[in-house]
Amino acid sequence: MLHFIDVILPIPLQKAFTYHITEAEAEFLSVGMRVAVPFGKSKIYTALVYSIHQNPPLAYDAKTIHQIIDDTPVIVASQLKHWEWIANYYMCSLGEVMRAAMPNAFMLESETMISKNEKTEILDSELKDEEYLIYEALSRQSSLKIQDVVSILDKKRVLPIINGLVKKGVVNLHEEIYEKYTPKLVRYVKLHHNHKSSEKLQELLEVLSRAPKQREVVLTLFTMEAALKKPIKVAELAEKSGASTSIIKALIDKSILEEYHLQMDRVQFEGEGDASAKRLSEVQQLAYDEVEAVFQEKPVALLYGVTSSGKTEIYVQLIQKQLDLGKQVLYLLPEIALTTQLVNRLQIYFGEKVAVFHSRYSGNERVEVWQNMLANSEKAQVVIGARSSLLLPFRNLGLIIVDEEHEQSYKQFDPAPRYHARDAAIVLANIFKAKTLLGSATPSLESYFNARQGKYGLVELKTRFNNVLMPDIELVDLADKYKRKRMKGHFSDRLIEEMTETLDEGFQIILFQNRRGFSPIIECTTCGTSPQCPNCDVSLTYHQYRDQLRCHYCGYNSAMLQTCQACGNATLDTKGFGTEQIEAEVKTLFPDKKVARMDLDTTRGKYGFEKIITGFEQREVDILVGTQMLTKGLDFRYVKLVGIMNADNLLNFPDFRAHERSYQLMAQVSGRAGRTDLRGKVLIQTYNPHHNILQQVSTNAYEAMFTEQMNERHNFKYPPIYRLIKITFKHKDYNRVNLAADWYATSLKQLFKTNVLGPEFPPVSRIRNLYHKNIIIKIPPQQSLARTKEAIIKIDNSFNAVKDFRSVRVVINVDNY
DNA sequence: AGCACGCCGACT
DNA sequence: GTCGGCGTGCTC
Ligand SMILES: [Zn+2]
Ligand SMILES: [Zn+2]
Repeated sequence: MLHFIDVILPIPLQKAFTYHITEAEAEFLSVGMRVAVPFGKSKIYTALVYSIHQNPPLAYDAKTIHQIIDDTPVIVASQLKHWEWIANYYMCSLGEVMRAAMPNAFMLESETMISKNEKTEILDSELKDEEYLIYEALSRQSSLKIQDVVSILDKKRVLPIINGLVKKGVVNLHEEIYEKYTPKLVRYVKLHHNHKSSEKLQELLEVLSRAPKQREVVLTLFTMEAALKKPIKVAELAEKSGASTSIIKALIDKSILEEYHLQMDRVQFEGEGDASAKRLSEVQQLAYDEVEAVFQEKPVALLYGVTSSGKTEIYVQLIQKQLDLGKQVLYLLPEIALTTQLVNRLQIYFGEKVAVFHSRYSGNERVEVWQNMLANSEKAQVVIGARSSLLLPFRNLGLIIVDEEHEQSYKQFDPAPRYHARDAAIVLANIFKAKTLLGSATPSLESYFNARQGKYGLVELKTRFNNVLMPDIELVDLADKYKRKRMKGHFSDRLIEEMTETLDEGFQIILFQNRRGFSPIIECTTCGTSPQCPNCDVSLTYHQYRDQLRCHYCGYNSAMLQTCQACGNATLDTKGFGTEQIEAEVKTLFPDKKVARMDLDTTRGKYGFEKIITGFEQREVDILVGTQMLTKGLDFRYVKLVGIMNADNLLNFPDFRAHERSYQLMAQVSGRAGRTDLRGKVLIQTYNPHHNILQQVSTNAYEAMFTEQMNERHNFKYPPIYRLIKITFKHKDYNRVNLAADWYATSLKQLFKTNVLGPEFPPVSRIRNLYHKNIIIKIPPQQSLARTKEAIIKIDNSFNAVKDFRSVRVVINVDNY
């Protein structure tokens, strides 16, 4: 009997790949283990066993696997089921989901290594110059990578030369697989066993009386050992005793101290966790009870709680309840909201049980979380994570909390899988028969709609915690202010008045400037041209901090130009105003106040964002100027004033969700203002003070906004009434994109008629030298989504059968909002 | 997606 | 001639 396995490879191909295995291997292997398999000409990839069977492939001979990597599976069945749902629903390959899910360190890849063939005797004269260079390099170094040869020879096509050497028997090639995950060893110290008894210790201290620093270290270690009764890290000792590591090293060298290593989890938290979580207020308790009641009947609850209503405390109680039941909880947050402050806060409650998972984590840290989860370790009972933590190996999930449920960053755009974490979370919870709690101060229309339809339970929390007052929101008519010359730069007199007052009272200010459309571009005042990106169809934006012009789409940058490239005049001027300009204006208006800016430029570093937030919380900054990132801060208790510099760009953004988003954004930003004894103030500058959304924001009329927007969605066939699938075509040849997109659209229209929109060029029609064109498919409520996708796949297959179209990249994005 | 292979323009 | 760019096709 022949044995085979089908494996998942981390590539965007729908096909299953079948490999031959021996009977013994078949016995040993189980689904979810990793195997190293040869793939393509020579490469070895890590694959995941998907199924084990005895059906030989008919059209080809299956290769044999290279080796088995695990002795137990690294994924679990429920997880695979969830991955399959994602691959199926979002129309991508299982391999792509796997690639997004697995830590890189799990996915070993081979590298071709060149080594000397010791068996053959080589005469230098037999070798050509380049061959000799390689040969000579190998006498200094036991093996070379292909890339090494490229740099040694300083040319790109090295394969023919290497192959020549292999033929001559000078070198051998082999594939090297390396384990990327190396357990980290931590240095510990203890008193050398010679000095363990107290008499010996006394002696030792006498001896060291003339080396006070060293004596201090020994004493500190002694007290630490006595007090903590656990291994002492070198780092801890150094810190406690105030001694440098060189002093400790000296002691180790003298055999007074003994050093040893223990393998440690990189990810670990101190502290026990405080079982007695804070008591809920009456209102919170009520909401908590309601959530529990909803969960009796429905799998999903939407907790609609205004900003600062204390949702987190309710979450904590819900998490505690699951832990008491012995179940895991996943707490999902937008990446940017996953700050150390929040993690610390949860650790206070749940201590070691908290595991954190996000993209800023290194590969090794991810592996540790993964392995803890596989083992269903105590350390992974509460998982706090961003989008990708949904793909982890949960064992016994009881509850998923999706905080800030309305956040668009829950939707992944590039690369595939283009999944929406909120929706995928609900599916994951269902697999475990667990519950999902969606939380937001400004629910997305689709979630609120689902709640209204009775699909989700709705729990409302309408008062702010400790009765913090809702801020007073004032709309400032920019047209009027300009007309009456009441503007200083981009600041209206009202804004300046309020700012002055707030600063005089010693409170803080947040100024919000939407990034979209406000990046400053350069324009020639003589001829009107503005420098364009050579690779994309956009104007370059000016970045003051490096005096550079940059492209937001491809990262192209050049030094700031002094003269216009078109007419040669030195009449280049910046147009539009970004956060940098606002910051500069604030500095002129309030020269003695401290201003900070938070945008993509200033939050670049690993903890850039947190640094700014912390600085602001500690009141080192009076005025913070920023983009939408600002909606994610935690507790800004000294903020009294929030200014929205220009609401119109938000509202006019060409997207069917622009109005909903504007409402959410402004409501969230406004939520930063005010505290217990102080009513916050929000000023919104706009040319359209009568715009419905602005009226709704200023009166907190979420319901009215919902009703009105839902009407629009009905009328214009948009989600949540209709569903959307966007198909994007990319190619560097303009005509080919047109032809391909037209062909595709024609095929689609035969089936879906007028529910196919486009093809149309997006606002930025060329990115990284590729032309883009979009088709939108609107799917009516009664039309089967699965059937629609099947039809698309069919069309896609025939599309790919056309030779001229094959080179056109097709990106299918399900629920592209 | 990678990655080979092969065709063709462009330099030493 | 040789080098490297890019288009095409395949991966069990
Ligand atoms: Zn000009
Ligand atoms: Zn660009």
